[in-house]
Amino acid sequence: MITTSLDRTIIMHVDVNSAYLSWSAAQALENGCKIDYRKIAAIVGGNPKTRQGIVLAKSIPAKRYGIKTAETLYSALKKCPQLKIIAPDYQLYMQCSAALKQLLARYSPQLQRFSIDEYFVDFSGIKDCQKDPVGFAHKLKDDIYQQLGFTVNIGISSNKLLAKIAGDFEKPNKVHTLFKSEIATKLWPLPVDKLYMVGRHTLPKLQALGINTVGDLAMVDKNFINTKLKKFGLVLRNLANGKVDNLINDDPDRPVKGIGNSTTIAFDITNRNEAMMVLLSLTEMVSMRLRAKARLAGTVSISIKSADFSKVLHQKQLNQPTDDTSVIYHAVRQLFCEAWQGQPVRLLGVRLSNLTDCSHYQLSLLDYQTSEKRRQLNQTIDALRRRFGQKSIFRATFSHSNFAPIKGNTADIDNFPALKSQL
DNA sequence: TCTGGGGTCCTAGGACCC
DNA sequence: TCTGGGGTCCTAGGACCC
Repeated sequence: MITTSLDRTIIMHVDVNSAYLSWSAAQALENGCKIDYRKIAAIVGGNPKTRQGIVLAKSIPAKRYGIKTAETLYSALKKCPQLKIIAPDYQLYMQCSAALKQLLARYSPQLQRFSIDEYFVDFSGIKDCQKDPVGFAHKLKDDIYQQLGFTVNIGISSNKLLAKIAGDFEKPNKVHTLFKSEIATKLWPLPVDKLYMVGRHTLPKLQALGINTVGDLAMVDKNFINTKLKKFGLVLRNLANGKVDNLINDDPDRPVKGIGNSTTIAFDITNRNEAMMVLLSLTEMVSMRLRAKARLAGTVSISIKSADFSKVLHQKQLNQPTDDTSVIYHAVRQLFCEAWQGQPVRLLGVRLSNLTDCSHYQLSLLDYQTSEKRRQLNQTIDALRRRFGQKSIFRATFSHSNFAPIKGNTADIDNFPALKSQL
């Protein structure tokens, strides 16, 4: 992000309020639904029958019942029996995210996607914004609502971290600032777990050290926190003082480090063949995503979550980076056989990392012909699936099974065009 | 806990090299 | 070998984010 020395740096963090719920609600209105799900006790959540039953997003009325993100639907329903439950629609969310990006890009080209529902935008070069950042943010916020039908919070500061914390203050549909000069009054009085990176494991550790507010953390002796929490302690202390760490990367175009998919299975898998079916369907998805990004994977890992929730990871380096489904699946099979002790399996995952660019593909002379044929086969399959849908072509082994031939979602909004119509 | 799924980064220990 | 130390790579696990 570039600014001239005359301007002050102005970063805004734009965060969609209860994103999944807002987006599903706006879509429902568009489709003629008479109820705005944002105005009743409603959540977006998975299906308990397939053991994916947790709260992904909640409306403000649902929040008043004490319903929290990531809690089970069972527990949410106990708090509010009339709760409206909406199934997630990831494709819609990708499209909404892309639509927001398009709108923001009209205001400033300097933007960075931080998650599906959050963007950082650098407005330092924009004169109107220099004069009155808060007024500018209000206009932007209202424009998003007018154009796209959902509300956002906007946090304003001179760096991303502070802008993000500001955006989190009071919701929904609000603009907040947190400039350096406001740290002592606005940030330090907050409970320490309001700070970015202080999660449920770190909170009790900090409390045990007598650190309860962000201010306590900001003032704590450097050496003391270093002894107790090592490097992470120093990072947190910096955050509490509003100093940017490399937690929020400065390069918006940074390539992804890994591509992975995992799935919780509707029942516990106890047999190797069934595990292999799931692993193959995940491998299909991750390899397709890898090829879509024109990358090769050097490392393959699998994860197994057992019925008792214990987790095992196992990984291996490939002899040669690849994007071939069959080569990846071969490694996945081997990893599973080495790692699985026969315990009932709840979740399986496949992940590719150590990614390199496709352009310096080292061709092996020995199996050039077979690998070239496989490359063409993979490309043909990808093209068919793009054109006719993911299930248009699949391996025969799935044809009489109850397992989906391809499993997992893509996390890549670039694969989804922004919605053409208004939401 | 009747506990998802996509990511990132850090740490610690072991292998191996000089 | 009852063996030192520094560097790098690999692996497993754990924390955090949304």
